[in-house]
Amino acid sequence: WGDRLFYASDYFEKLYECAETLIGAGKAYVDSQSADEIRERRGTLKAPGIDSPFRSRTPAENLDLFRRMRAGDFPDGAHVLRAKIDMTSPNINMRDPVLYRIRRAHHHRTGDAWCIYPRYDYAHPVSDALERITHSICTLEFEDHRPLYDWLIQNLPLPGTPQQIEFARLNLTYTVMSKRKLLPLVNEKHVAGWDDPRMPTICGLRRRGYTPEAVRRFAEAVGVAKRENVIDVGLLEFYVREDLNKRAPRAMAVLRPLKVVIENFPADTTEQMDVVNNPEDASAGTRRVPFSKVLYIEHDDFMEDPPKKFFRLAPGREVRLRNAYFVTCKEVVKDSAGAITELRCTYDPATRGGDAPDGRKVKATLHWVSAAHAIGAEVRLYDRLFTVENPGTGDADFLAQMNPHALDVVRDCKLEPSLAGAQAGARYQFERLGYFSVDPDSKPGALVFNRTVTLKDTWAKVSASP
RNA sequence: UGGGGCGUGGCCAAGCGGUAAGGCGCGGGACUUUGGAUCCCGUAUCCGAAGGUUCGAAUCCUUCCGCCCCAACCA
Repeated sequence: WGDRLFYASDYFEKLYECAETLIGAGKAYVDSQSADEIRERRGTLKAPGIDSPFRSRTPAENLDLFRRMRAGDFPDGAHVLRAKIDMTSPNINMRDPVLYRIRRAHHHRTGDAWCIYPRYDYAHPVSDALERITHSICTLEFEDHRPLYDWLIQNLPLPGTPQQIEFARLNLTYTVMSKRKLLPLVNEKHVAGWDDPRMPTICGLRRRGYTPEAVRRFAEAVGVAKRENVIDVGLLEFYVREDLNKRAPRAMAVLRPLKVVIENFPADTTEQMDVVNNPEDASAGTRRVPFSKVLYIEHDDFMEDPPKKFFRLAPGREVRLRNAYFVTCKEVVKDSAGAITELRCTYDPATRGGDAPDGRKVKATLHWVSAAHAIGAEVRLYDRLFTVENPGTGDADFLAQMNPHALDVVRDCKLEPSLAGAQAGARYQFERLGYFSVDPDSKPGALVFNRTVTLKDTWAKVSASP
């Protein structure tokens, strides 16, 4: 906070001094047992621990040993500094917890200045006190550590008396939030970095276009409590949409182009249509969009034989081209294979801007792009990475953990690796990288599935041919 | 089964002795130049369960049930 970053390593010297203070007061001692021996004598969840044979060393002896630990007189693991509390405590964290260990590791900020390093449980309360923190917020799994936190605060001459307060961490459905688990993705180059748009990190969200305001609103809505929770990722998406809807400028785009020729529109003319940039925000202004005889509309916006609830373009039907004119489909042109290649339509000049003077209505409004003015672009669609852990033993359990939402979002997507051979406990990564093109001259994309991939389709397919 | 926590609608979450806020989701309707958005209306006779105290309990007491965390020289 403030104007700088804070590091526990800023307090290494102070932390060391406090350790000597504890030793002097007979509240810490150097233990020379091996890690295995320490573990064995710590006892179990139900059985109390046993005192270390080195527990009764004198303060003078401990001080000498500890100073030599710092001086580098001993190899890694030879000794450890422990708080002298109570080996029979029902709280295992109070059974003489280790405070310092010898470890010749290069530190990213202090280099090789130290060969002994404090443990989290020791550095935490002391650092908080030194920074005059009043309330130290952490997650639920540290509740058991609070007695140790308080013990250190009480037994050390520190400038503050911070208080640790725990609350539940934020979990999102179908999303791995643990940085420890995300780390391999970065290290093994499965993603470009922590800020890869597919990462559930703040910097990753930022690259996906999530705004700070949206994330904050989401956090406020979620609240702070001690109850374990799994927030529906849909809630996050709601706040992102809510925010973006107010500020995002609109644009028309066509992913899978279908050529439309306006028969009664002059071939040598281009009209400039005035278009509002954001209907939710008048201050966003307007822009000019070229309209001409040959256009492209979304392939899915036309159906030769439309079902009952399909209101978009169909033979003989009139529809509105957004911000332009009403058009009516007069003819469907197909290639030798029977695939629709072009639509011949007529427009009503009186409906310029999108309203009919005679008051007639249309049931649909379509996006469109002037073929001669279309800008080619490659759109890379990302979706969050997610893994399935402990799928359980049955299909239902496995499916329940999947993100049907995520799979529904992207159509015509490449899904890999396949679910074949999915096993309990294993982790699977689904990459949905669809490459779509709005360039009329290129193919509509390198797509594996030319249809909506649904969860059930996928699973059924895998089950049928593992 | 030692210790520490938590149990309010599908997901979150207020409430902490006076008779169940709110958001997401979902259902229905209105409106609409994105089948978007927006706007209305609806969605827990009940607060893990069972007893008890009380005029009155989700809120207090008792017992029980369920879930999470802890035995790194990790954080």
